[in-house]
Amino acid sequence: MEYNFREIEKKWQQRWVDNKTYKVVEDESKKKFYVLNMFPYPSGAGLHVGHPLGYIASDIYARYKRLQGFNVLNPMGYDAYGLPAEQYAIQTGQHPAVTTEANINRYREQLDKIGFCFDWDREVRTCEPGYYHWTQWAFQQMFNHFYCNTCGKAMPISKLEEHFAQKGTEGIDAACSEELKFTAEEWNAKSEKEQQEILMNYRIAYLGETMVNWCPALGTVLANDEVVDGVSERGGHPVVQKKMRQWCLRVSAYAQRLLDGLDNIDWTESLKETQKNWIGRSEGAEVQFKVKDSDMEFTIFTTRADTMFGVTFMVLAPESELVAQLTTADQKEEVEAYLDRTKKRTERERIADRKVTGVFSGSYAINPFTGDAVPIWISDYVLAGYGTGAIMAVPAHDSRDYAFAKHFGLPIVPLVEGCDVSEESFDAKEGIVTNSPKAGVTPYCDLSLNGLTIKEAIAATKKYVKEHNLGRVKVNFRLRDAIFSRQRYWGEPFPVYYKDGMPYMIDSAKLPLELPEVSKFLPTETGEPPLGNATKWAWDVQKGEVVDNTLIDNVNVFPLELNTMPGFAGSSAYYIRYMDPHNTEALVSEKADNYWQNVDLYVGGTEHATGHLIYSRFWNKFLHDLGVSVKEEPFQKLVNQGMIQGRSNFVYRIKDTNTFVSLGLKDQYDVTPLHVDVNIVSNDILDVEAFKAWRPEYNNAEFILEDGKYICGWAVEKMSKSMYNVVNPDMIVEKYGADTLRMYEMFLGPVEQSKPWDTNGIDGVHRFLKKLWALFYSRNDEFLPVDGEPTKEELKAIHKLIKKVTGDIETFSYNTSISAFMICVNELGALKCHNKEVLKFLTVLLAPFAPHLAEELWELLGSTTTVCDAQWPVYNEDYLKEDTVKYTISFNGKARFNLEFAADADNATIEAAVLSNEQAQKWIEGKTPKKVIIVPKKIVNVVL
RNA sequence: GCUCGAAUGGUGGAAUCGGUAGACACGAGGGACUUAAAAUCCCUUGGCCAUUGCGGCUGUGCGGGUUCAAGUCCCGCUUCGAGUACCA
Repeated sequence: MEYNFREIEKKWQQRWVDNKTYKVVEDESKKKFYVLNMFPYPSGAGLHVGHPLGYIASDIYARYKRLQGFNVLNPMGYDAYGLPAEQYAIQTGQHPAVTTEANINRYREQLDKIGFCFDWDREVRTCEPGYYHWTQWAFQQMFNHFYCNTCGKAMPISKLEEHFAQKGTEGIDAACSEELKFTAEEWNAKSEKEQQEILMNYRIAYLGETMVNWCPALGTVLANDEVVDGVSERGGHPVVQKKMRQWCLRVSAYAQRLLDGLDNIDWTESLKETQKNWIGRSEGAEVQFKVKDSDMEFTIFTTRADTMFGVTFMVLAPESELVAQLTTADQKEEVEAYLDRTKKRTERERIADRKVTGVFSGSYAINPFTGDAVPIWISDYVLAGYGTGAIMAVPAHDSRDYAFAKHFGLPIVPLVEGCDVSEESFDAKEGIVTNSPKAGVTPYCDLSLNGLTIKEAIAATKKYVKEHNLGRVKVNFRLRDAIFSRQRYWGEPFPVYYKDGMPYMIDSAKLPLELPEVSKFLPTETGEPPLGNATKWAWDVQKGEVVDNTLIDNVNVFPLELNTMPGFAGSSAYYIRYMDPHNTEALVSEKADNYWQNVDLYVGGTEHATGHLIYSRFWNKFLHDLGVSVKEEPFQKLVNQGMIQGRSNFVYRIKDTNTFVSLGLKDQYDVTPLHVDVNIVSNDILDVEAFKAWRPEYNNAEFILEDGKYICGWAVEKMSKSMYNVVNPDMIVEKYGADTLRMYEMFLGPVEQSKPWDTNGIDGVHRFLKKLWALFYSRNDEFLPVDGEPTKEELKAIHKLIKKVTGDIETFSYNTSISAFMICVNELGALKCHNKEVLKFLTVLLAPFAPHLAEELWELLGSTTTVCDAQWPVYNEDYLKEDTVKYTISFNGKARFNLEFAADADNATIEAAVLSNEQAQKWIEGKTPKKVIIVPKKIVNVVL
């Protein structure tokens, strides 16, 4: 009987659905294991072969864990909000919900064909009210909490209000946008609106006036990680900086915890490194500078406190509030012209031509260490959003300051012994400090750093700054707060209404606040976001429901927020929702959360390193502070599957003809390479007839062949329609079956590695499954498995496999597991092994990789249960023991010949045998060996 | 620029603690079966030399080093990939 994968796969997929084989419930008697894939955005293009790579890898692990007796949660869902559906809606008028639904159905159909063990009863979709209820809820909680640095966690905002009413800001150490100081009396005297504005400064979800990445083409703001090279990640549209009032999440409050948490999770070092860089902790000092002839002063941040004596000018960011205050009348015109110019430059232009630009403000600052007056400049190389938006420039030891100083002819004072700053700055933090004044020379400062190393000098200066009240030691983070508003339609609506210009949360009992219908998906004529087109989008506080806009009276009925939440809102806590997806009372029940805890294995791409994986960790930490999530870190182990790149094929057309020449001969002609659809190429050999049929203009194409074949060229490129290199998994499943697809994707190479897709080796994997099938059925339909005791060789072959596969799955080395399978099946074939006991072991081992075939074989072996509920075999070392061991005999490290010894032979016996060996004499040549090194079971090296 | 990672046959890739390369698969070549094809099976397959012997030399991007022994460790480069980009 032939291996009929079509029938087998259809049969078992149906049975799994009918029997709800993969449904999972909390079971205290079993240990849990939570496997998770990054849920997909269901795009219109459907799945290509790259998508399932990670799903297959995690599916294998999930099935393996289940066979080991774990209660495995392996859910799947859809990140359903997103720009493409909305842009499609703008173009066609088709409601995004409709396209999204259609795309989801297509995805599901494709996924079902591959045979995953997902518990579809737990499916979530971020765009469903039952789901975004809890996204909105979490947002409200963030609004109602502030981050208390003293207790190191989020606390209810009401605690802060109480504190303000009693003691003002005294004793408060909280994460905030701006440091405030007031007394209890001052607080109590403020109006409600004023108090609300102050509280906004502390809330974790807050409305803030910030510089944002505004993308005019998309009509919305974008988060930092959504901007790549100064253009939008989606669509590649230009992005400009703009100040806007936006919802923000105070992610920065969690910066230290986000950094510390990395030590306790099992992620790759490179991913941790990426997050560390993104969080960007830097230790330094804030130092106050007085302005000459003024009582103003301002603060700068520096990590190089040791360079205080090399400050020759100061620089402000163009957006800094200090610019207006410090610009003198004389310079006003010039400064304004400069500000105007920089404002017009997009992010992209700034990156493209990094020219040194700047303007003198007219003011001078007094160096608190020397009393010297140094000019204050304005330049866009200083960023408003980092530190204080102002720096002290030390051109000798900072390359950016150096470039600026050279360009504007400002002085450069070196401070490190022996450094040469005539051509470039000396940025290294190594060396001995010089050039600082001798103690007591200036009336300002009795600090001398001469002779100290830079590290010592930094410490000494910081100490001095602190003791003399010139500033303070400060830790800065690069991580910014996340901008949480989007001017889009297709996203979660904010559960927020506005009263007297201040936002208020709608009653949480009334959630979810459902996304309203709109007449069109574009911004309104007045430039409001698309929700401005909704006619029923007002909140009646009395009734607790959405009412018509016409009823707005700002007494009981108020306008609702017109922004929606960004893409990462819905994906930040979905892993928690899977634990208890149908709960209408809470995000997750305490019981479910306590049982499932957090994700044990998370599989997904690296592209989310600085987006989703930061936001999720932040979100989870916040929920942890609230007592909702028991674990501080959401994803214990993370595996990054590599990207599957496209492997494009080329044909070579001789210029100005319709003749195509094969790869090997193309150099003899003047040719143009053209992309050809990879689906009509097999092992780089072009299907000539299919090519002719592919395009009308090729109908009468002619070919110059080599060895009767047309060989195509190839290149690795991104998998995309325009390169004609998209391979659809359905086609592979149709031709070879899901089990072959699964095994082949894993056989291609390590899961973490990016690799081009090519089907060149798929026949080998398919052949393996056929050989395996041949252990069960002969060619003339005889059923081969027999009862009885396995032989020693059979046991050895299968136990070798058990050992190898068990070890490999744990380390995700699926490709070598599959090699081991091939070896084992070859061995069993050679042994003519049809022993049922051996075949049962083989079937269970196969179950994670090729579940359909394994089920079929399991049934053939007479089992009535599903193979999913079998037990993972344990290998027995006794069967693997060898009687004799082959040693490689080397002389001075060069391998010469092999000798066999009894497995338990001792070193002295081996040494004596080697030295008296006839062949060995030839290499020893009468010399006396200095020593003999014996590596157990491997090598004997004789050193002469 | 900085940070991290990688480089092994014609191809994808193996090689756990340093243990004497190239597992497994593809492709290629040869052969068996067959009227023929498909399917299946067997042999060869890093390079060079020798092949009626055994075999020898060389070989993991390049140049050094440590070691009895280096794809693996150390130093210095080259190339490619990923992340990040004026973060003071």
